Amino acid sequence: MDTRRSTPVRHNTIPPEACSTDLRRRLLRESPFFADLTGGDIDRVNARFNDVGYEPGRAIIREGDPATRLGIVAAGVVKLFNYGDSGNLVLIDVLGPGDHFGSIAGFGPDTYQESAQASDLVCALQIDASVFRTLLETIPAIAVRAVEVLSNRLRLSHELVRQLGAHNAESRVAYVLKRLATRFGRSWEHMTLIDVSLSREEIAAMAGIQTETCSRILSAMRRDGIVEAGRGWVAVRDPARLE
Amino acid sequence: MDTRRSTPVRHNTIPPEACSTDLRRRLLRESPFFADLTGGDIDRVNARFNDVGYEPGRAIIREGDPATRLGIVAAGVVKLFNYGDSGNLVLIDVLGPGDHFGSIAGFGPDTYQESAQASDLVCALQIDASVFRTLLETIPAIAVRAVEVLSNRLRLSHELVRQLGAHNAESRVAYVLKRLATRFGRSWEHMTLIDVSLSREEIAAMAGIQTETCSRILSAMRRDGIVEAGRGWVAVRDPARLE
DNA sequence: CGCTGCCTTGATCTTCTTCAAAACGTGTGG
DNA sequence: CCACACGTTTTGAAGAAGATCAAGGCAGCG
Repeated sequence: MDTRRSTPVRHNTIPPEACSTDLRRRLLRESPFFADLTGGDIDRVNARFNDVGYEPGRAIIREGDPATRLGIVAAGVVKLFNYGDSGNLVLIDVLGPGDHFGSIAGFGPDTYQESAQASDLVCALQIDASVFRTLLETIPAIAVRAVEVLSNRLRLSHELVRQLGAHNAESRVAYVLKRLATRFGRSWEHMTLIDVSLSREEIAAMAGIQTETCSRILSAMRRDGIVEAGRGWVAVRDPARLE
Repeated sequence: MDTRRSTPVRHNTIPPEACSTDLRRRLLRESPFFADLTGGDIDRVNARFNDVGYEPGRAIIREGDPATRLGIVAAGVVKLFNYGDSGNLVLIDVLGPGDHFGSIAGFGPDTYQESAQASDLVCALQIDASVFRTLLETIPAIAVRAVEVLSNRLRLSHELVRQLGAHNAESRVAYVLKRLATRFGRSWEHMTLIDVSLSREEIAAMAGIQTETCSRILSAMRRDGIVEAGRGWVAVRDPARLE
């Protein structure tokens, strides 16, 4: 019964071929930041962005680099992370299409506080932070949307803080899985497959625990029929029992 | 040498008598949200706010209540908290003048995710979330400022996540103290007194640890001359050695 | 002056980390 | 296509860190 899947079933999202041409326009219009804009404004904004493709594993921004750009994920998955005092990985967040990273508007510290790495093949739209700030100031609709995006992100972050405070490795892993399933879930064989390649180490780094502990917990959940998991992937079988 | 102060030296901030009249105008102008506004706009904004005073211990918003208002701390200290699965306290943040709480703009979930309680005598300016949203949309400068405020808060929240992930009770307490000292520090007897009344339980709840563990750690820090502490208060003597 | 609640300290126990080794998947090159 | 080698995952056992239980001390207050 415990047929551990031998192959991580998960489509390595491949943006057809980067995100060039006017596909960008559509992406921008769908991005939370610019959803309210009229056609003309979209064009104005579009002109200010450039798109960059990254192969899996490539660093997009690096902790400590001067914080000069704002990026928006157009396609693929980006991991936001850094390293704790003792060199241990901390995975702060996993980003999908529409999510932003980097410096919002030239506010705050002048260097990035975290690194961003492409997990998939990623296409990211990027803009100079000061240029974005000018856009904010000249097109009010963008600023209003930015407020919405940020307050949502802040709420999620508070939720994460709350959960990390409720110490207990198992419930933290459960929370991480629930969150990932909501954000990146794809229906697959009567389960919700988390459609992102995540190692045990990375899941552990999101829950603030150790790799081995994470592995043990996932094994137990698999035994109990709550999840299905293999090398680099997890699927949620019984969301209700994730507490 | 270990003369543990018998009286928590800390001035219980008392707003002269609430925050009425046009003192409000000044407060609004100093608040991060409205710093850029012209006189006329300040008046427009001012008219939409009302001020409410709270005695120490009073609940300002309660987790689960319909999220209809945005509040800004004008004077005093507000604690943002809720309770984990097992009924344990989680102190998400401590707010001072200029900080906001509640619903930013009618976005997000329709109930508050956390409770807010007055620690001091508090004066809070409050506005209906939908009214605030209208202000955002009609006065672009507010939206731009809101973006700045939110991105700062988000950055701080990410920093907290990072710190909670870097597991080790002592360094987490150190981080909490450093953060509080920066935000609420007042120079006192060659030390930095954290000018907020915080019990051991509350400090523990910010670091995600247990009350007793927190007490032990603070005792050790006191032994090492890093901090001075008493009932309900902590002062940092040697910030450098807080790692 | 004694009550109440916060803080401290000790002892024990649970949980998670750490160290170690084996099993398994995956991609590689023959 | 198969076998090998590498990195990930799993599992075990020992150890440490922190939680929990319990009791005593101290401050503030009626």
